[in-house]
Amino acid sequence: MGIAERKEKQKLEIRKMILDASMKLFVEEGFNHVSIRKIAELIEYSPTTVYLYFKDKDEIFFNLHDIGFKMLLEANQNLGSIRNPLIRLHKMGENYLNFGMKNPEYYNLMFIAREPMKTLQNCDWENGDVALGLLKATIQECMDKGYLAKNDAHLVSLSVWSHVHGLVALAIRERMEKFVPQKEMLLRVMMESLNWLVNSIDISGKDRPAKTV
Amino acid sequence: MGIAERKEKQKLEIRKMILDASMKLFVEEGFNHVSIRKIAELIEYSPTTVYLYFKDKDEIFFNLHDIGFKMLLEANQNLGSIRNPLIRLHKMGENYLNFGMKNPEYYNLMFIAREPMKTLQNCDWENGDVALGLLKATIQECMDKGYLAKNDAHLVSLSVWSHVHGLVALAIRERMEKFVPQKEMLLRVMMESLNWLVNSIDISGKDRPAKTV
DNA sequence: TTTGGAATATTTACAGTGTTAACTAAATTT
DNA sequence: AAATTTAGTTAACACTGTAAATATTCCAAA
Repeated sequence: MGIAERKEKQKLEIRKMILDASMKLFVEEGFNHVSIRKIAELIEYSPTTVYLYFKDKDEIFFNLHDIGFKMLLEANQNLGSIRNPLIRLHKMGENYLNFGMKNPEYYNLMFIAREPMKTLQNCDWENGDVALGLLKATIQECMDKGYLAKNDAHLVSLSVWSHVHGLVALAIRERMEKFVPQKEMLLRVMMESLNWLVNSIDISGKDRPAKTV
Repeated sequence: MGIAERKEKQKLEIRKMILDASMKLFVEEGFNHVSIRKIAELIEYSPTTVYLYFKDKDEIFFNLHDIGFKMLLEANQNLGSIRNPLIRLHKMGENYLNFGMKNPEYYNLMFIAREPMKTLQNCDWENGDVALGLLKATIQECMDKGYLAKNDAHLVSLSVWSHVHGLVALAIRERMEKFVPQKEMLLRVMMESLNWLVNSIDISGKDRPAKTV
């Protein structure tokens, strides 16, 4: 069945063309300026052809958001060598902040925009799970080894995630300008905030564990 | 010049009509479904009349976002009686989480959407400042009275804010569904996360202060 | 009271959006 | 060679924000 295979390949190729074009538009011009017509122009097809490969615009965004997650996971490849789980947690946070500030449009799609979630509905958010699973495992390890006060790892993961997400979300939506007027300082301040959090929850250097909540 | 006064009043009245109509639309149908034409229809004027009272759509959103801040400040009226600054901080966080979950569309406008910030540009974000000033003052008081480790109050404010913002932002953009499947549990889990944070940073019950960062 | 000009509002229009239905041309199967 | 499936296009619908030109209303001075 060489011919059916080739067709399949061609189909995937056009799908990829569409995603590449969308990505180019949305990284260069931002989320709001990506339109089906512009995508079509870039790939030199008619606008309606796009609908032969994707159900609607949201489905395109969903696929891009997925690519974003792969990028984030890749950025976390530098964690394997870190033995101390608290330092690893810290580094994970740094990776997260770096990723968000370097790829605000991807970050938007992954964690802020409503659009990709419509396509997702009750299905998987698979890559989201992987990323957050990694966080949870690290935090569990921190608790097991006495770096963090024993607590519900689920809750603490959510908390740490919320913290770094809050930093990135406020920063890229320009809500920190009053707090941090100079843009070139932003990332540094965010790193300091992460630092503050990790130091606040670290109980390894203290005489007695923090009271359990 | 009673007549000029009356004119001024009429002008403000129509402005208010526009804002009321926008608010109605955007609370009932959500941010994305507010259009100039629908606003115009509601107030029974032609679409372009709106532009005589507001520069553009963003300016309308800016005004609504401002109303949101007033609501949030009002929700914080219950803080005055709380003497203990750490408990006050905790309550502020609870108010914040409650506000966000009860008024997701306002919250969006105040802290997530890009639109109102365009109108703002380098100007004030006055009400934003007031709200955050309140947070900073409380945190400073916590440090002065030994509830929190002495540190840059600015940084800690930003951190606490980021934490609660992260919770609300993830929740209303449906990124917590994997972590907290049941919607009716959401607010409770968020409250627990806040609780975890406050307990983690509280040093008042410990023998020695946490190491300074 | 009439007239002129300012303020207010509307009509029309432009350039764009996502998406659907109807149609055509090419490729594949029968 | 004829029939059928597939791939792609054109035209159209129902929207969007907004600007320019036009019409209407209102008020003050002549």
